[in-house]
Formats: sequence, C-alpha cells, structure tokens
Amino acid sequence: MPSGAPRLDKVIRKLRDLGFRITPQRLAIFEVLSRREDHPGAEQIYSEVKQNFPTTSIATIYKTLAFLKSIGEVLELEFSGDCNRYDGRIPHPHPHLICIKCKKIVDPELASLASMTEKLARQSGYRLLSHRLDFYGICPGCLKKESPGEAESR
Amino acid sequence: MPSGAPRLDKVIRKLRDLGFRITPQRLAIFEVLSRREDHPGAEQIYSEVKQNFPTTSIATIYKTLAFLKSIGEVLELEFSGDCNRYDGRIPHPHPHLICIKCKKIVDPELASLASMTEKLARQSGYRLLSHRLDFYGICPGCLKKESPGEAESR
DNA sequence: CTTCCTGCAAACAATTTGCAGACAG
DNA sequence: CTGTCTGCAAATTGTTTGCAGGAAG
Repeated sequence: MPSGAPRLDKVIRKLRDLGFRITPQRLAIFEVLSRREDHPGAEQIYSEVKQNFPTTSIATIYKTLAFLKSIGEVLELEFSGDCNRYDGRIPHPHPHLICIKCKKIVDPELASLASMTEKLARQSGYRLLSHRLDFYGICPGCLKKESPGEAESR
Repeated sequence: MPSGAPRLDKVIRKLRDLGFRITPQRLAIFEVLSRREDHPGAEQIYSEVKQNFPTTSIATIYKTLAFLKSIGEVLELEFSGDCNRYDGRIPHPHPHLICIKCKKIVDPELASLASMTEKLARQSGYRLLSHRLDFYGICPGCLKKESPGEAESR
C-alpha cells in the first residue's frame, strides 16, 4: 500500500527499482526528512527516529543520509563548526534563508538565479555543475522577540 | 617603515589603533593571506609560515585566523568535510567560483546580487545580515586537461 | 613590568569506519 | 538462504582549549 505521501512513495519506488533494500530505518529517516520543513541535522533526525525505533544508531542515520544523498534524494547543507543539515523535500541546489537566532532554514522564492548562473558560466569559461546560495539573517519571528514594537523598523 | 603592500599596511594600522599586539606570527599569517589569490586553508598557511618561523604552531594559525575574522579582516569560507578556506583580500561576503578538480577558489565578477538580496529581504521580512554564494564547477584549465581538444564543447 | 600572545599537548565534536550479527528479498 | 544493512564501538580529522613560558609595548 502506498503511504499517501508522494515524496515518500517516489523514493520507495526508486529504491525498489534500483534494487536497494527497503528497511524500516530507511523509511523512518526519509519520513522525517520529507515531513519537516526546517531542514534538520543528523542528531535531530536521530532523536525523532529513535522514538519509533529505539535501537537505531547514529551511524545508521549518517549512512542512510549519505546513501540518500548518493541517489540524489537528499540535499546536504554543510556547516563547518555546526552540524550539517538535510533537505529531503527539494533535493537539488536552491537558495536557503537561515535564521541565525533560531537556526531555522527555509526555502525562499528567488527567480533570476538561473540566468545569473548561466551568465557567469559564459563569462568565466567554467563548466558549472552546482552552486550554493545561503542568506543569513534574522527571521520575522525572532525580530519580534528581540525588540517588540520596532521589529519592522530600519 | 610601511611594508609597501596596502592591505598589509591597513591591517597593521588597525591592530595598532585597536591596541592589539603586532607579532611576527600575525604579520606572517596575514602576509600569506594577502598575497595568495587562491584562498588557502589553515594547513596551507601553516606550511608557508613555518618556512620563516619554524616554531609556529598550528594552534596559532587557527587563533590568528579567528582573531582576524573577528576584526573583520578575513573572510572564512566554511567547508564541512574538507577544511575551511580563508580570504584575506576581500574580507566581506562575495561570490566564489570553486573548481572541484584543482580546488582553486577565485572571485568572479557578478552584478545583480545586491538587488536580488534586497528584493529577498523585502519579500521575506527577514533582516538579512550576510550571505554565501558559491559556484562549483570545473575551471577552464582542468577542462583542457581532462578532455584535450573538446574542452570548449557542450 | 604587565598583559597579551604563543606553543605544546590534550580535548572536542561531528562524522566515518570495521566488523559481526540481523533481516529483507 | 544470501548479500546487504544495521548497530556498536573505536577511529578519524579539522579545529579548539588550557596552561605555562615568552615577548610586545
């Protein structure tokens, strides 16, 4: 029976087609990834998965994330110092908007990036394969909290 | 006597003005940063500095890099997995063009980023403070090497 | 002189790996 | 059954820290 969640179904089908095993751990990890909108880190995924599978190990989380990345179903956002974050909803490069207070990461609308990339490729002579565009700032919610009443100013 | 390199002189003046000490290690580390165009990592800086100051330790490199970053004279490019890279020539956020073969990092010309950022800030309600834009690809030199004669195709 | 800086070694934290047993197909 | 995947623990790696001695001002 299909799970009802299109992203999850797509990945299950992909695993089957490619001959990889469909394990409860893989499903649980991807279910968390496809459900959450805030781009969790490995430890956060771990603690969620453990609620249903208490014997799961952090190594399995990392192995599964690397595996999902290798089949192109998860995008890894690397952060030296802090831990990496994972995007299972949009697994190809796209801009991110990161709140430095609450650490939330969201996906903003942003046209004109594609044309900028193409222009750069022409100018530089590089064969461009990927990119990364992260904006750091303070989200409306955190702005409100830190200075109530003047959050919209400046 | 001034060193003759404007970037280096500017930082020396800044250290003096702010009351920080001007040590040979700090000068040597910043000299490497201001001279190299390829955005070296800590270990690369370490091995260059050691040639003139054999007793220098890697801890000093890291401490000095963190210090230069804190006074806004070095930009740190974080890479989880690989090591971080440092830009001492343009110490504020700007796009980078990274060759995945030879690991060289250069600074491309790119207009229209500023207007894109401003538009995003308006749309999202975030107070944007910084950003990061990295393009990954293969540089013209490496393209030539891997497939001589058809590097310009595709 | 006094305080900040350096150098050493040990500590750290996120991630990876080796291996034996478990289980999906 | 059979080969892949999991779970455990130990290893790895880039970076940070604590502290005692050293040198900049």
